Amino acid sequence: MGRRPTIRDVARKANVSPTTVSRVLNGDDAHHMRPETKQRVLQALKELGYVPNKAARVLRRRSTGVIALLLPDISNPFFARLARGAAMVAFQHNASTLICDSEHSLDKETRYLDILMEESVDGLIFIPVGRPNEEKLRRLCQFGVKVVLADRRIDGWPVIEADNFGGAYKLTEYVLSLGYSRIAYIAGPPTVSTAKDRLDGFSAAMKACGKVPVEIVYGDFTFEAGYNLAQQILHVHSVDAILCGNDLMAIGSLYAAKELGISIPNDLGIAGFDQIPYANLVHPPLTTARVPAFEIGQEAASALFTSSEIQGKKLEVEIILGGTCVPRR
Amino acid sequence: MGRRPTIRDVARKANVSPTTVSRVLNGDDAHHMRPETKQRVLQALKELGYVPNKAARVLRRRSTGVIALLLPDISNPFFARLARGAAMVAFQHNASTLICDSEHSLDKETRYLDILMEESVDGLIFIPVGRPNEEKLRRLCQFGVKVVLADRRIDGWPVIEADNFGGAYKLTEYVLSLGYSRIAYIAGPPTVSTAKDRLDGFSAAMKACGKVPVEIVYGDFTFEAGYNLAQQILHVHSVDAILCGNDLMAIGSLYAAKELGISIPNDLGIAGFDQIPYANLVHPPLTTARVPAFEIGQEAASALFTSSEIQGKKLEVEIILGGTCVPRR
DNA sequence: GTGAAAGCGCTAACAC
DNA sequence: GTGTTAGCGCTTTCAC
Repeated sequence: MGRRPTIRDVARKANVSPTTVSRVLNGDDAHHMRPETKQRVLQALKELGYVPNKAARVLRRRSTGVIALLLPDISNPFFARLARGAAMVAFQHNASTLICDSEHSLDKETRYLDILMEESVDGLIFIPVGRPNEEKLRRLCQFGVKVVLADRRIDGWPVIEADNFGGAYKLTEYVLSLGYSRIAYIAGPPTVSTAKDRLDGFSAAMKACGKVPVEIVYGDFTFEAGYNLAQQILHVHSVDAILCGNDLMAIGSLYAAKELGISIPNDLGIAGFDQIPYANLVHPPLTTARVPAFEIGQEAASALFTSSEIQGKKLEVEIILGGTCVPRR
Repeated sequence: MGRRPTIRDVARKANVSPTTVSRVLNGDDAHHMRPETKQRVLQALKELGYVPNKAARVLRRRSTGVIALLLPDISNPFFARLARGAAMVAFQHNASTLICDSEHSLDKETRYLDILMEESVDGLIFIPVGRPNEEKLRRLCQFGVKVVLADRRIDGWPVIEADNFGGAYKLTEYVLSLGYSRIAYIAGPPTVSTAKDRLDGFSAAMKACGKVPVEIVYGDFTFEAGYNLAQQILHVHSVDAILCGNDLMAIGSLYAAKELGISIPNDLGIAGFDQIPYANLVHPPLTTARVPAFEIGQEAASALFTSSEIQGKKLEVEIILGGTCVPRR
């Protein structure tokens, strides 16, 4: 079992100093060196089958060329799209993307923050599960890891997010303009900024039209929550529309309504939020709002690679006119 | 932006030497040190919020605690199960598993071999796409990376695989025992040992019974290949059974036969290989052979963590009696 | 029981 | 244009 050739072995073979080899390796053209020297080095490199040692390089350079993306669930298509946007931009900057799936667990998330510190990642795009361990996050920052939140806001941290308030406001206005008026809202978890902003946008639009919601309930963004909560609402109240904090809950509501023999969109309007791929596979296609996941990922990664202070950003949300809300009568 | 605390900072704070801190960090109990000293170090560690620097540690220890699994397609459930088996064993040995997806591309595979060299992984479980770059593989070995192949054999390398020959032999025997006799075989790519072994097992069993295959054709392990090749066979020959190199092609054959109005299993017997999850969702459930993917992954990883020379292994294949082959008349 | 010192392989400041 | 030197943060002899 041989020893792996180092930069010094190459240097010896090519009759140059390790520095020169390093310069060839890194395309350090500032010192334009004699072409012949370069040739000798390249030759030695090839003959020895030299491969750089990452650990040594990282230790010395104090930069890994790796950014991390810490998120709650990579199997969620929304986060997966966000990840692809981030990875694309990272790649353009010759960086790798390390995807860490906290699996909706605050505990795993916190452990990952430590691991990322050990790994000395250069930057972090963070989609927190709930209220994160801000101390660890602050330490990361303090030691030179650039941090930007994505999709979900935490006070005091820069975030790239969608304009959830504005989107929900517009969507609510649209639904009201169709003639629906006795409206219930199924919101997401109040601890998640995304859910809160959408609810606030809804409430503001209702108020602006002089309407009062029939009821506001809270679910956990799952299909089941939407299904159960819609059932309850439909049993107790007489509503003509249910707006939901996301598509999964909207689809749950759709199924609940259908089971009760309620005709969509004539007897009941339904709207979601997110435009997940499944949204236009249900019947009728869901009225919803497109949240630009890919673009959020891109913007977040770009932020990590700018030298200036990171500042947050709100990306526009586009209303998608589906079939679950139509002009009344 | 502060400097990240090092082991020396901790040492200073605790009034000990870096060595002592390192010993605490690594639970180096051989030097049973004064409990009070240990306490002081632990205290300093906590107060400074020390986190070890991976790059420095790796450089010094010359071991990363990472094993790689280089495979053609992680979205293939067979490889995914194999990966979980490998990761489980790695975890038990305090190692991480780096999954590299060559996406059936020899080029990507070769580039990964370089990357794994740079990363200085401790071991490699390798499922080659076709005929791999053996030179790079040999270099990896030469520089201390343990290498074991899994599922697919390459001459001269240790491999953990299923007994594909034996499995195919038994399966063929079984089909013959049911009374089928005019049999065609749709084999996998001849370059892949798995496909070759299954074909050889089939041929040997046929010969032992004094039968000659009606036809042998080659596909690429996809549903479409099975579908198209079965169509051709059924148009040209009068066969009473089609055996396939894997389940996907068997399911393709099943669809082709159904389309031609052929009744399965009465007019035509069909058998696959692999027992993919989909195999008993088709109707009738597929007669096939279970290949122990998870166990292959476990065995391969275990091999990397034994100090002795790695030796190959053949794991038994179990015949699954489905409904696509039944006793004739 | 604890510490001093060397060195893993690389790059960057500086010298010539 | 090229080389010398120092040092990144850690572990591991070896000495006491």
